[in-house]
Parts: sequence; C-alpha cells; structure tokens
Amino acid sequence: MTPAARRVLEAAARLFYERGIHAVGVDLIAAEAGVTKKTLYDRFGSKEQIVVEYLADRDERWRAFLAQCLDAAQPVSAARVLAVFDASRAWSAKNSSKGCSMVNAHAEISDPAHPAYPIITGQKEWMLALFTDLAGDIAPGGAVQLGRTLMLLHEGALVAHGLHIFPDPISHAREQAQTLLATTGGAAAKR
Amino acid sequence: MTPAARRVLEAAARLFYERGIHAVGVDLIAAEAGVTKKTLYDRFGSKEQIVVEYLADRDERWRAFLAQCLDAAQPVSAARVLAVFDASRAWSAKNSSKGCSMVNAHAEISDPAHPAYPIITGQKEWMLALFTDLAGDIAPGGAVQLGRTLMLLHEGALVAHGLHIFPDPISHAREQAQTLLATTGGAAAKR
DNA sequence: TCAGGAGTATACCGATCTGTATAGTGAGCC
DNA sequence: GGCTCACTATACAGATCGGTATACTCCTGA
Repeated sequence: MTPAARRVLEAAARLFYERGIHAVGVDLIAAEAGVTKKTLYDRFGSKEQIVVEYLADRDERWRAFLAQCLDAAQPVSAARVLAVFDASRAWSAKNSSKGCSMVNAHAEISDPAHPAYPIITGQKEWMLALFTDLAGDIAPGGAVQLGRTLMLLHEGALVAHGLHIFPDPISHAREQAQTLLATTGGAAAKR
Repeated sequence: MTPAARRVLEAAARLFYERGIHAVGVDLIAAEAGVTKKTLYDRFGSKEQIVVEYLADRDERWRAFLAQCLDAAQPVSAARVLAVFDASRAWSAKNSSKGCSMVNAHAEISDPAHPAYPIITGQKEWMLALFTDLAGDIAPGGAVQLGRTLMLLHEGALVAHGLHIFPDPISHAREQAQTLLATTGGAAAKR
C-alpha cells in the first residue's frame, strides 16, 4: 500500500467512524488525506471499496489486539474471558468512543449483498465462537448458553460505552461476567 | 397532524430505519408518501425536523407499548423486569428487525448539539432508570448495580437481535435476567 | 359566497454526490 | 537517456442533495 493510499484509509477510517459512512464524501476524504481524488480512485476504485477496506482493516486490528491480550493472559479459560473484556475496555478507550464500528456500520449498511456485510457479521460470529469456545472449558454442558450470555454482556457494554449512559460499562460487564463464571463454572473455573 | 403529514412521517420512519437517515433524501420520502416536496416542507420545515419527529414518535410509541405491557404484568418487580424483556421481544419482532432505532440513529448523529440527540440519550437514560427502579425493590442495596446489569443484558440482546447472530437473543437475555434476579434478590424476588 | 388551509404539479436554486478526463511533475530504475 | 509509477492540479460529467418558488385545484366552514 502506497503512502497516499494509507493516508486515505486513515482519513476515511476516522471520518467514517466519527461522522458516519453516508455522511462523508470522497472529496472530504481526499482533502483530509492531502491527496487528490484522482489518486484516491487510482488506489481504491470506488468509495464502496474504501468502506470495505476500512472495516476489514479495523476488524483485523481488533483481532490482532485481542490475540495479543489473550497471549498475555493466563492460560485459564475463565481468566481469558475476563481478558476479552479487559481488551475491549482498552481498545474502546482509545478507538471506540462512539461504540462498536461494526454495529454502527450495520446501521448504515442494510443490504446483505453489500461487500462489507460479511465483514460485519463475520466479526460478531467470530466473537460469539470465541466466547462459546472459552465457555466450553468452563461449563462443558452449557457452552452455547454461557457463550451467548457473555456475548450479550459484551455487546451491551459496547453500546452502553458508546452512549455514555453510565461510567465504565465495560468494567461493569467484566465484573458480571466474573460472578457469572464463578456460579456457572464452579470448580472448573479455577482449573 | 394532517393526513399528508402523517403519510410523510410513516414513510420517513420506514425508510430511515431500513436504509439509514443519511441515505434517504427528502425527494424519496415525498414520493413514497405520495406527497409533493412543497407539502412536506409546509408541514415539517426541514429534513432535520422530520428526523426529530421520527425518533420522538418512535420513542413515544415504545414507551406507551411498554407501559401497557407493564400494566398487564403482575405488580411484582421481578415479574415486571421480565415483562420488559417480553415487551422488547414483541416490539422487536414487528418493529425492529435491524436493532434499536435509537442506537442506529446514534451511529449517524454524532453531534450532541443535534436536536435529535436528547431523544436518543433520553430513552436510554429512561430505560436505565426503569431497570434501576425495579432493581431497587428486588435488591435495595445493589439497585444501581443490578439495574446496570439488566441494562447491559437488554441492550446486548437488542444488538444481537439486529445482527441475527443467534436465534431469539431477547428470550435468552430474559432467561439470564431471571436467574440473575433469583440469585441476587433471593426471597425478595418472590415478594 | 368566499376566504383560507391542504394539497398537487412543476420548475428551479446552489451545493454536493460519486466518478472520470486531460495534462503534467518528480523520483527511482534499467 | 528512456520508462514506469506515484502523485498533483484542475475541470467536468450526470445525478442527487436540501430547500424554494410559482401557479393551480379542492374542500370546508363562517
């Protein structure tokens, strides 16, 4: 990726997240990136493609960040679940003051045929699979159930964080997850 | 409100929710409502005002629907909490296949100075107050804590419902709320 | 009867939208 | 020297954006 293309993607990412995808035009993106529209179209071909790469890049970075956080966590499933919430809190503090970018993008992209759609649903499916996987070690019989509950707590926390309805909702969700794991997993949580 | 104005608001509500606010122009709204732009502007004055009335109307209808559901529920706080989830499930089934309209609008309206902003945050604050109020009867010492947890479960369920990541997330959230109330409230929940 | 409100039809405004065209500059590379 | 690639500058296309203007019809109520 050329330097100009990177600047375009960075400008687009910031503008799309802060103002919304449909509210931002390519002229503004080009201007903010210090690039002409010609360059922008030479590199990306269309605004839609910039949207796709914006979401794909953000998805990739989040997964890499989370993987790094999980590597640093203890190899115990209960601790790893809590590490996911810790990762979300750290990530949201500096990247997501307006809530989850995938959820926000989903509000604007309704057509399932849109090339960005699978990126959005893909991340959520991946997160659910992660929670369910970890839940399987804690409560083998109720992995699906527990995984879904963790997913709800996590998604709710991201929304609450973006809406600023009460302070530090992600930490609150983490605590709730902790007590949930303690009561659900029992001795398995301490394995 | 004149018949034409009502048709405009109905068309705008449907289009805004399904396609996003910024993605829908006034020409389309007028055409779908079977109304000229002249009439539209005579009644509402601006697109922004239509957005405000769309959200205010939806907020009002949701509160009225919820109040009706709560009136039909047993006068026991634990039952009433579950009634909120039941109301959400019924409401979402026919009005919110794409998730919470307030959350979706928040993705597009970032400016706190926008006249629609207080409607969005107002509904969420009201819901949190409702949960906290009901939680106060169940666990007087931890009303704030419990209210926030219920809020997270509820918001998470709405997001999960809109994203279709697993079937019937609102019922799942309801069940989790139920076990949460049983363990937190203890005997008080059965009062 | 007639005034006024609700509505239609149509044309227009300047601005902005996504996307394309032509022309040219500068650096690195064989 | 020549060639390619990344990039700039500028202008423009066709469509749509929010919003306004003029001129008209229909219906209701005093």
